[in-house]
Amino acid sequence: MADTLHQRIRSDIETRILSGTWEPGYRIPFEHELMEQYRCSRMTVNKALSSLAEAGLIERRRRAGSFVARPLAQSAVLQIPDIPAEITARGDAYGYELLSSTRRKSTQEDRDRLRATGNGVLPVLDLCCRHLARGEPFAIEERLMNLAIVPEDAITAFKTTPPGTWLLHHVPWTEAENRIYAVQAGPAKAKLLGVAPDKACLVVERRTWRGADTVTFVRLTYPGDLYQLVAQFTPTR
Amino acid sequence: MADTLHQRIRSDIETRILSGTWEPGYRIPFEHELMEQYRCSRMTVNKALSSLAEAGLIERRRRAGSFVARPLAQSAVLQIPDIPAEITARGDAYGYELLSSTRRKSTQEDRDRLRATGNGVLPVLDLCCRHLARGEPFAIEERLMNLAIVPEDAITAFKTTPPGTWLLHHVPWTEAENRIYAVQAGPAKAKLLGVAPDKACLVVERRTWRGADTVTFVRLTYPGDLYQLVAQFTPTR
DNA sequence: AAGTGGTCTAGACCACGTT
DNA sequence: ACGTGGTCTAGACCACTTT
Repeated sequence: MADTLHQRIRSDIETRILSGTWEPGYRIPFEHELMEQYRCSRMTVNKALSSLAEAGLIERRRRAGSFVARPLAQSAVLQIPDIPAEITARGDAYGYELLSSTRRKSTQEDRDRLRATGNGVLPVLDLCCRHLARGEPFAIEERLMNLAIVPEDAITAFKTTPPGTWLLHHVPWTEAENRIYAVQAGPAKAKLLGVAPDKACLVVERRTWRGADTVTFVRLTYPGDLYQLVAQFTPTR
Repeated sequence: MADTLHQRIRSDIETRILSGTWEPGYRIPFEHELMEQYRCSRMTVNKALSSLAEAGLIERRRRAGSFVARPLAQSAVLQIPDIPAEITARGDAYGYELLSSTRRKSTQEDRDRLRATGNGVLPVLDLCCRHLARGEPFAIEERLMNLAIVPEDAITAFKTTPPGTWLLHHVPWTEAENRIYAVQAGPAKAKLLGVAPDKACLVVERRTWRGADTVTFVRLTYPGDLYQLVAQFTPTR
């Protein structure tokens, strides 16, 4: 999996974190323990751990040790928006309505949407909800979740907590893809959003992965004048 | 500027690259030269250079040395789209039309748009152009460029080369902000794009900086069904 | 063939936070 | 006070690439 020692140490630890074997908060072995385990010098262990810390997978505290990082809502927000946080941040009251929720074995269409690679029939949760700001419709959320990753007892939480928020705080992810385009609302969404059917809407479709597994697919539809997507970035990295 | 030695070495080099003192392709001093210069061990120099290489600012080649990386159009494309490249990549003929081009001293409104921090009256170029795919309108581009950064003799190039493409290949940038929303086309843009006035359009507004100076502001308007913005990303970083 | 960067060692001292 | 991680040293061997 890696041709140098510090890469192997790094990937060994990374695997255990991403698989969930070592959960957020877990104290990973001290540098001197890893030195013994891999029979190498401290610099080599240190290089592996520093790299994991730079990537945000672990947190290092002097005298205390190194710990698997908790998925930081704050940092994730930079790229995966947390709708309730955004609305309350600008001083508006936030509201949430679960419109429908269905648990089923995935159809082929579901697996296509999730870009699921394996050919197993995984259980999925298909739900639809509405976000409100100041009591007015703000966005429609259509979501498909992989129940092989999301624990089933989370489902009850979605009656009162938006699934996106729950996921951000509970499920670490390694990769995501946003697909953004504009459409006219159309009759169904127009009714749910309280706008004219020819209203221009911004649509954000997002897939999120943890390692090789898709965690969720979500389509968010916003009335065009209520929401702007802002991304600040730097070259390369 | 930094409290550890390897951070200071890194930031010294980074400064020279971003200021343009060391241009793309410049061979930076060998590790053993930096060892002498900073009177430190090779590990320390190596840590600084490895970090710069990871960040994509330099390229390291055995036996040859370390070089300031060229602004890779390919990597920039991931986040700042190059419209001609995208259109030809999907096999369509690309067309470009310059609709208007005005050189002037910046008004207050121009400086607001550019988010210009200094209070000097900088010269700007205000232009509008149209991108075509298969001979059909694909996007309208409205752009404001800072002529304190963009050399004036580039202006003639814009008669035949889209300004975005020219900028990507000639002006390195350090930061950018995308602002994305949806609007109905409206009468003027509808005519230029050849769509109905109530057509949903995707708008991408982008500001680009080099250090403290804004390089350009651009607003791109796409018919909603012709274009999707796709962004792949990972957490933290 | 020579010289570069990549990796690794076996030590060291220090800052800092937990105890 | 103690033990952790942060940093640094002065070596070493190797792979690779250019000459």
